[in-house]
Amino acid sequence: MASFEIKKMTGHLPGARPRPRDTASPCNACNVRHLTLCAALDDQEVADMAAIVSTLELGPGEPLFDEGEPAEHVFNVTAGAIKIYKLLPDGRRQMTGFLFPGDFLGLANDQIYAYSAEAVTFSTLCRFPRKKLEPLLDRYPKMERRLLSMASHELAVAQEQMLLLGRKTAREKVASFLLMLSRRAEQRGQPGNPVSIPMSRNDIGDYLGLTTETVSRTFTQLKSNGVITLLNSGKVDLADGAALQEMADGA
Amino acid sequence: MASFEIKKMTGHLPGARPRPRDTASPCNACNVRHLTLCAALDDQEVADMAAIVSTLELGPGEPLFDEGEPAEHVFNVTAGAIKIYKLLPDGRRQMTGFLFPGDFLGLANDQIYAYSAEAVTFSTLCRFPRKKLEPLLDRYPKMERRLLSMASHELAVAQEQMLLLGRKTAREKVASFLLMLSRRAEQRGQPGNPVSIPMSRNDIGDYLGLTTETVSRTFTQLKSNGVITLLNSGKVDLADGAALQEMADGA
DNA sequence: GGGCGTCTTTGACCTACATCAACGGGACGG
DNA sequence: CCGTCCCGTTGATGTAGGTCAAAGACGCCC
Repeated sequence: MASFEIKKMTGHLPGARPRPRDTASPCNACNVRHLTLCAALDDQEVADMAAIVSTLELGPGEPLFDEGEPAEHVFNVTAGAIKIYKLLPDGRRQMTGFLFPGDFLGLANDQIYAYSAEAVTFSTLCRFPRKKLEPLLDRYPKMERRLLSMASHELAVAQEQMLLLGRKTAREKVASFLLMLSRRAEQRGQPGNPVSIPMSRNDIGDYLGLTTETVSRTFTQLKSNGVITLLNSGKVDLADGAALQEMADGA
Repeated sequence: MASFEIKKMTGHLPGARPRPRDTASPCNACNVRHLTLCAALDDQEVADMAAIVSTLELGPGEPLFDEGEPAEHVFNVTAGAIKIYKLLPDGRRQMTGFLFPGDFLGLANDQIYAYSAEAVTFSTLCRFPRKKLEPLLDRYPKMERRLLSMASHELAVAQEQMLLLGRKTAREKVASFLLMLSRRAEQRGQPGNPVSIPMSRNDIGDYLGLTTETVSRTFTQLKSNGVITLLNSGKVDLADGAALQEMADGA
């Protein structure tokens, strides 16, 4: 069975730094708004959101919140990459998701975060106090509808991940992972190939239900099959996307 | 790797049988309303729901819908047990959930069911045409709020299941499964101990990411440790709940 | 530029669970 | 009452991926 020592973080900063809300509305400059909770809001609604938002920066490895904390805020990622995960008492860890600009986190139906969240790379987020957001949801059903749509999308993604975790082989898992990163990069307007892999092998393993070593071996296996090429600075070229897709689907 | 042949169903009936909506409102007699989407609706709202609902019966093994079908309806389980699952092309199967009275299914943000659903035991459901339900959600934000709350609860459950699938041992998985069934039985007012296990070992395996044989062996192991007792007609006595809980938590 | 800490890769070995196979028992139909 | 069909259980064996160990590789700081 796996043992997952939680290592000391590199670049761990003392705490999250809220930035003063100096500009009239940071939301007007938000370049991922079309992906977020704030998609399709009119000027008045954006202004209401701007009035309760604050922005946040996190360095690599810096925690955003921990499982079990009172869930006082919800967040939108605006830059960087965030990992969310659950732990077992002995330290085994399961990543339940990687979040990128436009993604939303902090939904918690019982006022307690159900998972921990931590920055992978330098990241920025906007933060909404739950207490102040809820009245806005009441006022603007459009936003609540949007939230429901995002939640049900998350649910579909989670079910796909269960299929991966329960029934796919290491090769199929890694292929699925690479394609997922590629697609999501494209969704936010970045190149899908070569794809940038900001997280460590260990993080990937904890996302796929594998060990660091198996992830590494699988990468080298895909590389020697000519399906991918490992580039510098954590980029991977998906040389044979069709083959990857077949692998990922378990065909 | 696992291979999961999909066996011919026993008791497979030709198709779902909609029952005529003869009574003025089946909802008034609904004994699981407090658990469902329809919780906390007033008389007018319940009447509106009753106007668009039809009820449905399914025999064991009978399908409700398949992954990929247009998602024209949403459902509430009112009796029995439903399994939902996803398949890989070669037949490997991952159950993504078991649904009991009060549970909701059919949310699909892109108009296509993301999973298949099939009865485990004889079951009854109420069915709402999505097209007719959506206007009601607009009219009654309370219902939409309820739906969001149910979805975010589902999401938390899904994340817990990812932890199980990715990081727990067979023993831990089976212990978690037994406790889950027990808790859910209690939630709908049934005895949590002994707990009734309506689904086959094979179904359990596909839920936990294990094979039939491993599930069976793990049951007998727990039995010989005195932690559980297998009773007749698919009931299991949780003799040492505390030990089970420790196992499930991975302590 | 050199030392250090971290991450990745690779190798040798091990084990939890899968696979393959056989048997037993309850439900059901004739 | 007896076959047949599932389903569950148990046993023997195989293997994918985990564990343990060590050697590069890549910053990063002084």
